[in-house]
Amino acid sequence: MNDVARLAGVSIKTVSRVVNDEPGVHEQTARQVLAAIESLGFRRNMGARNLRQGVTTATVGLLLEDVSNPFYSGLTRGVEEVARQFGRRVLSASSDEDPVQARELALDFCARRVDGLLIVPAGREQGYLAAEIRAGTPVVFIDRPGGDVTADTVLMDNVGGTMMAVAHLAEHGHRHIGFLGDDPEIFTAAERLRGFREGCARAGIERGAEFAAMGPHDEHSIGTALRAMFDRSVTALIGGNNRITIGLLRVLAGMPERPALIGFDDFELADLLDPPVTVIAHDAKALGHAAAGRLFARIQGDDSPHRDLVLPARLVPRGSGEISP
Amino acid sequence: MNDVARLAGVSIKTVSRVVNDEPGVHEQTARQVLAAIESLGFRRNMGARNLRQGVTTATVGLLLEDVSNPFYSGLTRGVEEVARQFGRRVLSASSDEDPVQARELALDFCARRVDGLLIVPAGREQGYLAAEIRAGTPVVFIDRPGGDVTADTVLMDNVGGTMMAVAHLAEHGHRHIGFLGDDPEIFTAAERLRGFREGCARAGIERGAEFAAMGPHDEHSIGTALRAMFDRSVTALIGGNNRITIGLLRVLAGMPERPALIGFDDFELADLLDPPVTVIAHDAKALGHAAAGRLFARIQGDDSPHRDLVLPARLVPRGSGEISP
DNA sequence: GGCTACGATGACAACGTTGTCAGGGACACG
DNA sequence: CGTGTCCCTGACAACGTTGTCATCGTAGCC
Repeated sequence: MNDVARLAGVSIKTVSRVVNDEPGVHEQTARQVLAAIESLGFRRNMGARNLRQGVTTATVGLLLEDVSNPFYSGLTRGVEEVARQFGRRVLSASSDEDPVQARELALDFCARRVDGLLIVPAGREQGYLAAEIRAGTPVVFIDRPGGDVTADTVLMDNVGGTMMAVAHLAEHGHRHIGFLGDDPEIFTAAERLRGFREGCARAGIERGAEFAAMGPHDEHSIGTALRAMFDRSVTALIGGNNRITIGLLRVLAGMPERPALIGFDDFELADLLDPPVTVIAHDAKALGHAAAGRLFARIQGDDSPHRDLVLPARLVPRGSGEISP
Repeated sequence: MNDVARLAGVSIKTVSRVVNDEPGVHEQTARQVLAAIESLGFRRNMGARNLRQGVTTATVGLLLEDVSNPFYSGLTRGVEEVARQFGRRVLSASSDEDPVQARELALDFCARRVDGLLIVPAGREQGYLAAEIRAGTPVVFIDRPGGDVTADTVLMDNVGGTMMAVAHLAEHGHRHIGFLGDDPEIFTAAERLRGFREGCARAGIERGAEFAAMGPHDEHSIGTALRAMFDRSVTALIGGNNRITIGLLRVLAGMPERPALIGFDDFELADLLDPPVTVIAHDAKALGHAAAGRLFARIQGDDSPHRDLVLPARLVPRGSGEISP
């Protein structure tokens, strides 16, 4: 800015005025300044500006499990869209479900003075965020609650969705149902398991006829779980998330059994498989929209009590869930 | 920092020393400072630090077309991994293939003083970047060259990949092949079209027996194109990218014809469809790794001449491409 | 002519941090 | 006791901006 001022023969403050479109600059002067800016390729240093103005970095932090998972990349897209409307950029990072990394990344975001934080919590304890929240950084938890920290939360109806899946299978005559879920340390996995049990209870399925194999899962563990389930005459399966459902499909392709199947999380091409895969769907992008909406409301000063939003899940029957035993 | 200093009864500089693990602070003093930091929840302001030190924001900008496209989210993941190794965060944004937005976002990244820029160019002209590059911001173009701006570029072998696809189909007896590509304004689409034509020429397919329908495409335009192609006895198709291939599959599901099919870009579940989809595969994450690797080399001072890297594509035969006419 | 009003511009401080350098106390040595 | 050395600490400036306030010149008015 100094250089620009010197070249244009004005003071640095006048350059600042031009850059900020402030009124009260002679048109001729402004032209000179603009010419100098152009020829020097000057670009205002946002860091310094933020420092001086003291408020916003026009950035929000998004911490999730893995960007390359379609569920999270859809979510990211949703967040990005809202952020752009509010003139913010999105700083994103993947925690890989590791609480230590998550903590480190979140604190790094805070040190960069993001305007707000969107977090898919990894692990049960988010205590380190309490100080940040007290300090005024708005936080919204996505997909899972913050555990020991209270803040706005946007969830999906994990329990209801899984219950729907069980009810649907029961309606089609299944009395022996298997559930393959993720590590129950993960909130959504635990909730879906709860929904599974509750659903079985409501459908009058005996305690001995519901089978749950919780993860983490790879194709090998899925294969093992499946064989055990088939041995106990399971005729229908529920995949606890998109990764597991796809793993299931891959393993099933190499086995003779053709059980009914419902997956939690919709995924691309589910409708083109044979049979098309019935899923419990929810909208990742909408989740991003909702969470970012909440965050920007907070950023703009909304200080109403914390709100928990639960987005509905819906059953999309496509064929695989309508197979009778 | 002031508050911490006051509470600990030391000067602000000593706090700075403690925060930066500088040597020469009495252990007792350091403990007091740490206690004060803890009790006040102090977190160093990175913006101010960067301003003072004048160098790095520990951030790189990643500008792509759409994060929610699996190709780009895989790429993002690759970039993120390398960035983390180098202690950087990733600021990402989607341009939606709109040159105006791309320009705006890229300049915004520059104003934030990112350490480097990874760009999937939208549109043919990247001239606005020239000034930034001169000013010392390293730029790496991904997936498409920068057009009027020269900088490191990491591409995939679009021409070679498409030629491979054509050759593969020709080997299986096809003499009438259709290519559904994206808008030829997009570099990759134009290159793949070129590969298609070149491949046909080499396979001895007559000029009148190759059909190209360039996009942008939706299911409707794909349907129209397909009917026209079938009318001219096309027996094999190439999908120009993951979106188009999936659109093709969806449209074909509602038609009686079962042509051979090869898709450019691998996609999840391609192996589980019926028939499994043969694709030209390349590794989006590897693309991200390579590009980020280049960028960090530049950031760390590598000033060798610009390099163009072309990552290989490979044909993954799965069934759909091995159907004979 | 002397006054105010106003438009254009600049000097200076401040944002939160760190690099430089100087100060002060303790200790050893001559 | 004076001097030099080492360790610890603090005062101050600077990074690139912008907000506040002062200054200057000119025009308009009585």
